[in-house]
Amino acid sequence: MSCLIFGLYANLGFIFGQNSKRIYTTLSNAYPMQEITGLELSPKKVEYLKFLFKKGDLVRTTDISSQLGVDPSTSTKTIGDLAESGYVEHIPYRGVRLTEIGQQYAEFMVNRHNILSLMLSHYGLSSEEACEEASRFEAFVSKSAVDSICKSMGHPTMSVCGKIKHVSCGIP
Amino acid sequence: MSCLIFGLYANLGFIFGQNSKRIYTTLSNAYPMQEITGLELSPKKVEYLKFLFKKGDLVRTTDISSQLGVDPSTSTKTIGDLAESGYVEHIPYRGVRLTEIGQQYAEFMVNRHNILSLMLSHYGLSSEEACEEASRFEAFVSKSAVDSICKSMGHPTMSVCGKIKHVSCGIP
DNA sequence: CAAATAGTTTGGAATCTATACAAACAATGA
DNA sequence: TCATTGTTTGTATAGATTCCAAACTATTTG
Repeated sequence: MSCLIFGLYANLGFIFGQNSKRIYTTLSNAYPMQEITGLELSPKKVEYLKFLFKKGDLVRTTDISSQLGVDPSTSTKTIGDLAESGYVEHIPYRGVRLTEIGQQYAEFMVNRHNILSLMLSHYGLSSEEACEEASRFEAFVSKSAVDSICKSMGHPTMSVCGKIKHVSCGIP
Repeated sequence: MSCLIFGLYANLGFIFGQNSKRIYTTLSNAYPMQEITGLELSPKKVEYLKFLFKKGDLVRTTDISSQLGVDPSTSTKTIGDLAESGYVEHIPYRGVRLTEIGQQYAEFMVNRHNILSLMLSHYGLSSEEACEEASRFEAFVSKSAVDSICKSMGHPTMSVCGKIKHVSCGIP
């Protein structure tokens, strides 16, 4: 049921600001993914996280800015926000990488995108349309809804725009 | 194909601001609904339009503010925006009503909501969950996607949160 | 009919998000 | 080491949404 990634979630109460209420003090306990609504980040920030996830390891702010079509100063600022929220670590003049939490969160972002795209493709949208459409609204679709959809589709492992992982289900 | 309401669309190029390119000069010609992307309004403004549509005729700004949980001054301001964009007519100290275009647009907003809710309910979400979820992201789902989904579902006339109309299909 | 009351709008201000430009700064390679 | 390239900081703008307090209008009541 609570299926997509996020087997563990920790130590980030303070990070999600107004969106979360509790503070967790350990990093290794398995918390139910209820702790994440999936609505913590703005569409733009979701884009950043998905890009970082796909790019992997240390990513230059300039790569981000050119990819997302914004000024380098803009990406630096936004990365600053994400760092403040604990999703990324920023080494000035060197690059950005996802924190452990950021990695998990980003994986959910990517899975959500893929699941929603796959869903839309079942309604006659082309892969490109489905992907584009999902990108527009995915930031506003809750984790719980995504879980329902995923389950209902039989936990697919492939979407029109990439693989889907089901970490806590044991399905790669 | 191009199915939900909006058999005609007119005279509002200037109104949709940066989102539309052309200006139409007649009000009674039938334009394909391509003219509307469905992405013209923010989620909040979509809420306003849906509420006005359901309430019908002249609605007091205070009704809106209490319904949407904002200060009366806020609803007055937002209604001002919608009036400027041509969706509503505001008679100060009296009330607000949808313009002809606003009426058509609002009907699309309601249909979109209902179609998306129905879709979600097919994935195991309860009526309430589906409705709530749809409300969160519907403003970012394009008319063309909604049309595909609607068609793919066989142009249903009933959703989990209300009737669905298919004006240009001749289905009530 | 005029005044009190209830309802509505305006003006001002704050916040949040996203953005770019220019200037300062850091890293790297010649 | 210094010039070039890449990155960050500081400043500023814009749009969306919000509320508060003050001004205003309409309606009810005496």
